[in-house]
Amino acid sequence: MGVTIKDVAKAANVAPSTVSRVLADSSRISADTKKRVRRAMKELGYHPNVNARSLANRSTQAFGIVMKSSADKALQNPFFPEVLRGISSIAHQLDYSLYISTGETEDEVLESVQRMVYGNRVDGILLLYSMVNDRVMNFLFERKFPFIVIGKPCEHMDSITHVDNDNVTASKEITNRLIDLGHERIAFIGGDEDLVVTVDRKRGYQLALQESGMLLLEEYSVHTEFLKSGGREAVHELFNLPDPPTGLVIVDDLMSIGVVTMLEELGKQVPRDVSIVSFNNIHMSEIARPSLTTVDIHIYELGRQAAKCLIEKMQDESVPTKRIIVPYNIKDRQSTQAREETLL
Amino acid sequence: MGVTIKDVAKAANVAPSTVSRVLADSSRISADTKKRVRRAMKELGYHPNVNARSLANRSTQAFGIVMKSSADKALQNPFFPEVLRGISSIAHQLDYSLYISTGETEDEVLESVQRMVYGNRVDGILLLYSMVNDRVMNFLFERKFPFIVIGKPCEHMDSITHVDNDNVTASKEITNRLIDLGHERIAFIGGDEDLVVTVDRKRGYQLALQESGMLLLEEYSVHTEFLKSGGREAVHELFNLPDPPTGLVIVDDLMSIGVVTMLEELGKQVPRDVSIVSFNNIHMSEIARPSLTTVDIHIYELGRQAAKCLIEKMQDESVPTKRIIVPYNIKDRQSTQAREETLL
DNA sequence: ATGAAAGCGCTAACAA
DNA sequence: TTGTTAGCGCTTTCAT
Repeated sequence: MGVTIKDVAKAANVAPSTVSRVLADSSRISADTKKRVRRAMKELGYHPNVNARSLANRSTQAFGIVMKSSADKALQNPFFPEVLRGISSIAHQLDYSLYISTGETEDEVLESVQRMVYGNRVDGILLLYSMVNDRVMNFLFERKFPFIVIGKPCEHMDSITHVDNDNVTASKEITNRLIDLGHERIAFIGGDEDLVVTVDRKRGYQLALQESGMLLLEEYSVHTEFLKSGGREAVHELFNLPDPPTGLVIVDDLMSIGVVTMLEELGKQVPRDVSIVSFNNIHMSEIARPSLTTVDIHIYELGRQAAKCLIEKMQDESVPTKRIIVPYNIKDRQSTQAREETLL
Repeated sequence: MGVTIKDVAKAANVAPSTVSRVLADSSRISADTKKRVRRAMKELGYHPNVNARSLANRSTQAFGIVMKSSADKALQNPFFPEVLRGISSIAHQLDYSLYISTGETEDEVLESVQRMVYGNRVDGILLLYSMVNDRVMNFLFERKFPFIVIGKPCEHMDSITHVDNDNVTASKEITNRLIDLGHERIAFIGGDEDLVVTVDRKRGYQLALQESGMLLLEEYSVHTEFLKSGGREAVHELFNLPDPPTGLVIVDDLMSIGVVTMLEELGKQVPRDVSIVSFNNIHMSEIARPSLTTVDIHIYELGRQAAKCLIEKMQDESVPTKRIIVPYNIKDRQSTQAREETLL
């Protein structure tokens, strides 16, 4: 079907190996021959066959992208497309291709990753999440397959290159926004407790409270995948406490938007009755009402950095383990207001 | 590095071709041999090399997924992850892998697609959008490369298999919701006019108005990629008209949420002052305030159907062109109310 | 600076 | 039912 290297060789009156060298832009081919060969390639409409090349090379120019199993609706979160944009900006520039994991359940995702690895489909893998005891990560780690984590690996942190934000500090800082505004009853709403990002953000929240001499109330920490049915009840419970919170630290903008709605059902307004801060600065958080005070974690940049690290690692296994912390910054918007005002 | 078919052959005391046949589960291998070979594969930890297989086979078990250039923020739209879920549910089940296009600009996306095609990386391609004069589509069409469109191709409709909703009818029906509620000044807010989906939905809107004997006002049709800066102005203009609309048909839930916010800036409430209907039924539309009356187009199903068609086509080029219409249904929620109430 | 030839791991005639 | 052999298209020594 296709034009092969041989056809080009014939047309340019050289050996196939020469054509191959021209392809690689080898320095030991005369400029003249290169020109001739290149012209032949153009004329015949030649395009190298990636599979053949991978086979001879044992290197695909591709890497795999693994997201959490799509069963949980986390995927609905714009985090994913945005990080993908970052990744592909680098991938495209360096002529790498992207493979993407499939699978609804954890098992299926693992299978899918194994196919990538064993089948030699990719030279490296990007993990778009980090959770405790993750089988995909363990698998990759044990096989010593090149991979990078976006987020903080909970094990072998020093031997797994990863790209992350300083979530603890960010969370502390944004919690302090609430404290500075005079809030004294501040609750935390997180998602899946197995996700390291949840753990870190909760930690920052706790640190902030402690440093201000505030108590950590057990019942002020709620974990719920709010997109599922349980979320609504959890929020209702929280606000049925004798001393309901006036400030909320929520791990994700999307969750915040949901919570705002739930609060309204309870007759509470944001920020009048409750102030909310959250994370990610998804586009929506600017558009929502009220617009959300949130931590911009620079998702796009997380993707770019991770892709860079991975490519580096794929090209040279011996590159040392890295830990890249992408800076965050806080967007002050309208979901927060001083507690004093509330009391007036 | 890896265990090859030869190693397995040696271990099982058969010829490599036998192993290959076992891999394909050929019917002309004795159950006994199969068992022996399979055991050897297990013991040695054998996994086939996909590249070698593709090369010998001229068939990768993969297909490419092309989205609009990520430059426009359309990607932030949950449509993408959701359709991807649908696609991968089928892909995984049938052991197909997914390749994903990269590129910020239209040029880059085309390049990326050409790499997929020419490089033999994929056996078929799924186009996740449809726009007029799309170079990617033209390229695929001219090369007679197997591909499926999600949406309605604007050219060669009868020779390109596609999966779509009946957007015209859906739009007509949802516009009628507004008309039935007594609204008489109904405007349309669409996105990129090059997208066929925008065109269809606008058409349905127009039909509904006409059939009710209402006038089509030029100034009642706004096209704006609201995520960009111009959106706000466009909406403001619309409501600064001498006779501002009381009903809005908006092509996308995400846009609706933005518009709700903008209206609020103008001192208008939804649905009290303005009723809104839109499309897609993204998860957010249930959570937003007000929750959105919208057309559920079954994004997940669009993905599944498209993936099925593509695989069918990849396996048998001669399968006839198809046109699959995924049914929609309308979710009545709180962004609409009767015009009469407004007048009280 | 270029060519010849072996081989990457697998499949698919063709034989047996 | 199984083995032999010749590629798939490219890269890469090793010669020249």
